[in-house]
Amino acid sequence: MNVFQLVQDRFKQALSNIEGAEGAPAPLARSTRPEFGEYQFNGAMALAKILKQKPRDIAETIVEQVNLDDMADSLEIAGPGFINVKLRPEWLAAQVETALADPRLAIEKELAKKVVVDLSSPNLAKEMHVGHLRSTIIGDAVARVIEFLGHDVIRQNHMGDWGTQFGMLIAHLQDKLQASEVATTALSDLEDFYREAKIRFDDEQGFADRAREYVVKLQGGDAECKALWQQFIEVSIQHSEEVYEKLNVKLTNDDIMGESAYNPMLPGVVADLKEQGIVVEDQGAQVVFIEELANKDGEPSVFIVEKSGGGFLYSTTDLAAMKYRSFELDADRIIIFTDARQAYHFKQAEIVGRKGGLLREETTYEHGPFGMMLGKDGKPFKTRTGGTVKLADLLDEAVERAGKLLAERNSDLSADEQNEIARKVGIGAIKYADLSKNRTTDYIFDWDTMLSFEGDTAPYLQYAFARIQSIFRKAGINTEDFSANVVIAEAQEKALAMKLLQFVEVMNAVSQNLTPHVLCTYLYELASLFMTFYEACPILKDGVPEETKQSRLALSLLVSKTMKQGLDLLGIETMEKM
RNA sequence: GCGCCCGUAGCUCAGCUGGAUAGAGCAACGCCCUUCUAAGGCGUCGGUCGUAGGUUCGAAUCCUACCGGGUGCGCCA
Repeated sequence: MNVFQLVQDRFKQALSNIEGAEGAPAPLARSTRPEFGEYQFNGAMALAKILKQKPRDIAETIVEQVNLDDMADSLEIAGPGFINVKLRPEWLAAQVETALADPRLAIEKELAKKVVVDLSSPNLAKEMHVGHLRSTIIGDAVARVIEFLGHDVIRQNHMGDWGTQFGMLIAHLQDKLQASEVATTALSDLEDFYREAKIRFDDEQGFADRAREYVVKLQGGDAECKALWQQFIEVSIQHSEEVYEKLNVKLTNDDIMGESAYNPMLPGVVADLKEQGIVVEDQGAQVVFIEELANKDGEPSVFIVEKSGGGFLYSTTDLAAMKYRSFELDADRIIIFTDARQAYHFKQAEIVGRKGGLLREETTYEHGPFGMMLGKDGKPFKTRTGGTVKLADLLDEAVERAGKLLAERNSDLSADEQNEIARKVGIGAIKYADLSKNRTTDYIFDWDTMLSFEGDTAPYLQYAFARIQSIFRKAGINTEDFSANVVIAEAQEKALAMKLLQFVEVMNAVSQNLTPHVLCTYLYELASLFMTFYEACPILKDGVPEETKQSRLALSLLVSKTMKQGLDLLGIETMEKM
């Protein structure tokens, strides 16, 4: 049940019955204040000009025509011609009952589309660092939401497992192995390993040449190089998987489709473009001139697809990935989460891909950009010594900090339980802090804010959830199959019910606009409304009539289920006690 | 130089396709625990929505210019 959609459809229907207003836009909005009801229709003012009537007169005509008798009280016209819709408490109560009885919370599945989500995509030459956090968790959350809405989501971890730096790395690895070290030991710290290799590359005579030679051999399919590369990749992937595990992100080996996988397709992609006649040779390289992105002087944008020496670039790989996803995976949507700096590149890629026939017309190509993670000082987030922060270390620190904060509070929970809670709170905090900000610009990473346990944070949401669970324990109800007659009498109950029914609207927004922060805001508002309700409307206290108690338990249960579902879609875990 | 993103309360951020007195959280201050987890609730304080024009019945939102910050612009990814 999508209330917004339902009300809007009724207004559309009404407009179609009004002479001259057929097909006019039906701007419905959520009301900003309770006295204006739950929704407001703002179409009358715009129609005034077209129909040459006073907006309030038009509003009256619309009110006469619109049929909302089953769900709303009489409509009010206010101000210049706003039409306020006040939903009837009994109708809301019935919707709450319906949602509570449905495992999907009365959210219908949409017509299934194939949606490719490109997320995380770490560079395997190094260990995952903070720069990979946003793509990983934003992508994971969006993928989960789209999946929940009924779509067929294909996750693609476009790992950077190919490129010139691997020559240097496998050369170094070969030496290590010959010194009878085991690969996993040698690669236990990828950052150190990379640094060592880089130093040799820069300083050691002959090493750089050997590294370059290895790149050529590797790309040429040399078995020995390939075997070394394979070992390196496997260990590095293992590191990534540990991070995904800690992060509670739904990414597995099956989702990996690294750059190397596209290697065999690259010549074909360039050939495709040549066939379409959009590639030209310029300064020895194969390039596409993009007139659509020309500057003021008419100079077209340049997109190189093959180097002058004959090698391919990341642009070529991205085009190959595009073709594979659109044609092989049959994607209706391709969604790519990378940092904002690559926005121009993907814009170029889409134009080239469409002209070059690498993207089916029906396939959308969407880039979900985001900014960098900055420290409290507004500069790129680094360790105290100025190094890159490893993601694994960051996550460990989050859990550790959460544990300390939890230990400061007296608790009757066992050590094991406390550790488990610290893990969920720490990881949840770090994810929520990031997910709750949409900015395509950079964002400030601040331990104190995200772990403060107060305000708009994961711990607050987890606390709200745990608090509701304790009510159910106390009431001794079975949350699996509880149902009750819902009666909405108080303002706090109505506000809460309305918020509950807007869950689907929020998920649609997340799916369409790739904005998980909308879901975060929603869950925070839901939790806040619950707390307000909880203070104002007693549930288990003495003197509460049985019907009221049952009704409020039902309301609380739907809040609990909605929060659990919402947090799960964000990849944030909940707990029964806190 | 050109392109893209951004500029909202002291700080961190919302504000959907233009709509009624611009919202949260933190910080500050004041209340509320013999009563369902006070990791909570209620309230107060706090904003020329970068600046100047324009479009509109109506602009934080759309258009133009400028100022300020970030980022990208041919063989790295």
